[in-house]
Amino acid sequence: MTEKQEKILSTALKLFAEEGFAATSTSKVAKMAGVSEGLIFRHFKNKDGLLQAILQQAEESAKILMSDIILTAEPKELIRKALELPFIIAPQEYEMWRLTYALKWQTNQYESSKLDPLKLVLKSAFEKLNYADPAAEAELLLMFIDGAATALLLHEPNNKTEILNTLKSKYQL
Amino acid sequence: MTEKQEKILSTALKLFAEEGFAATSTSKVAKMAGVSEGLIFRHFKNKDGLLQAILQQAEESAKILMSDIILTAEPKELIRKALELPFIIAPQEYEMWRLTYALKWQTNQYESSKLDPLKLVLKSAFEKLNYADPAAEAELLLMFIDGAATALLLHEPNNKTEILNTLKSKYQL
DNA sequence: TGTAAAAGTGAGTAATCGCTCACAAATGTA
DNA sequence: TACATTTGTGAGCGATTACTCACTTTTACA
Repeated sequence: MTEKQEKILSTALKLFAEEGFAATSTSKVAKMAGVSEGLIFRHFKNKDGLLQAILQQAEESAKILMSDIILTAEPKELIRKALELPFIIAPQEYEMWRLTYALKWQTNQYESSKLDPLKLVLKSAFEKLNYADPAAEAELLLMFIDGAATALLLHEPNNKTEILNTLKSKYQL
Repeated sequence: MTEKQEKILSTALKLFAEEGFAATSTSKVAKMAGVSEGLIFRHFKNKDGLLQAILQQAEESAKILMSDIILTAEPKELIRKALELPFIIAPQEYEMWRLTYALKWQTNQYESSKLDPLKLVLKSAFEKLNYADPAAEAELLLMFIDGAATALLLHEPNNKTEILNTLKSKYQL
């Protein structure tokens, strides 16, 4: 990966996340990255290729976060790790997550199946803890994780710790 | 409001929600609405004016939903109504909500203050019920409502009722 | 009915879009 | 050094963009 190539990626991520993919022109990316516009197409073929390159990096980061949870044996610890997920996202990864969250609402961009392994492992954790409806509990927890991540990405609340503790208490954690 | 004016609004809402605001051209809206492109600008001044007209309708719908909750005196009933909110959205309003949710991620579009009255009234309800941290509880519930609405708008799950019941049980409802 | 205002049209505008391509500079390898 | 490959440039392409405007049609009302 060239230095200019990385600059294109980071600049595009920033602009796509802040202003939207469709609203960001390749010429703007090039100008802001200090690079000729042609270079974008040399390296990434077209504008969508540029987006895919960014999303591929994002997916790798997501996989790392997910695998740590999935490999947890103890059910209570697994649930705790899952609901802490939105709270441990590093600020330097905010742009990446804002972009992926924004793209969810674009047609054909959202794949709910990506969360299936997490959903499965959560369900089994709730089963082990004898919850009445493990499937619904898993779905519910995923909904909350999504809502919490949204809130943290859009307007970091001042009482993060209290919110997390309140949530934990609902699962006796 | 003219018939063609309404047709422009409904068509634009559909396209903006499905493909995004920036990705939808005014010519496409006009073509699909069976209207000359110039008429859009006659009625709504510019593309952003068209969006604002749509969002104004959306805000009125939102206010109706909110006011019913806010005017509820009994704290338990208020909380119940709040967490049922995402589950009672009518399918014909999905497009409208998808658009507003998608626009949250665009710069300068999101105003968290819109939820402040709801947050306030929820906090006071949790206070009356002697919850340990009413402010955190209110924030938490709003996060869930957001997550649930997102899930329902993106991929209607098959076990809606079970999820809602599971959630209600966490608040002894 | 006469007429002014409002609604509606569609060709036309400059600007910008994503993208190509001929070419130059830098780099790796022998 | 010689040369092939990769990296990088920027002018330029046709298509599309948001928007204007001179014009016609419809509507409202005295």
